[in-house]
Amino acid sequence: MAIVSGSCRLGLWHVHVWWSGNVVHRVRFATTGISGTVPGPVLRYCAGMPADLSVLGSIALDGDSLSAEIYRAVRDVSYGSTATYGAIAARTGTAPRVVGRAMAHNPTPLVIPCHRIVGARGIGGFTPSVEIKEALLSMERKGTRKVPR
DNA sequence: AACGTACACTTAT
DNA sequence: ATAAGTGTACGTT
Repeated sequence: MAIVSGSCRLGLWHVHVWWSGNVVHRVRFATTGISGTVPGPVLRYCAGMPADLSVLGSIALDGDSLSAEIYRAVRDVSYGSTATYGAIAARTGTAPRVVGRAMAHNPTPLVIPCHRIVGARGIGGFTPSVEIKEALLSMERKGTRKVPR
C-alpha cells in the first residue's frame, strides 16, 4: 500500500502524518501545513475528541528490540492518564533514561502517546516544544471529564 | 574497537 | 542543591 501524507491543525501547530492504510510511518510537528489528509482518528483527536489512536498501527511497534517493547508499553497508557519514565522502565526491564531516549526518538508521536510519559517530579520534555505536551495533556484531561462543569 | 559524552530520568546524600 | 547510577547512541580517537 502506498504511503500518503497530509497534515491537520492542532492548536498553533500543524501535525504532519505519513501513513499507509492504518499504519502510520511518521508523525511530526511543524509550524506550517502540507496538502493531503490524515487518518480519521488523528483528525478527531486533533479536534479535541477523545479518539482512540490505538486502532492505528505504527512502524515503531514492530520487532523485538528494546525500543519496540518500550513503545508497546507506552501505547497501553490510555487517553487522559499518564505514566512516569520510571514506571515504563520498570515494566520493560530497563532504566528510566533509556525510556527518555526512546521517547525523544519516537517516530510516531500521538500514535505512540509519548506525551503521556512524564517525569517523577517534573513534566519531562518534548520535541519540538514542551508546550505541545502541556497542551495535549490539558486537552485530554478536559476530554475525559465525566461530569461537565 | 575502545573511549568519552550527551541525554525527554531517578534516587540517594 | 548536588552527585552518582543507569543504558544506549554517536562522535572521536
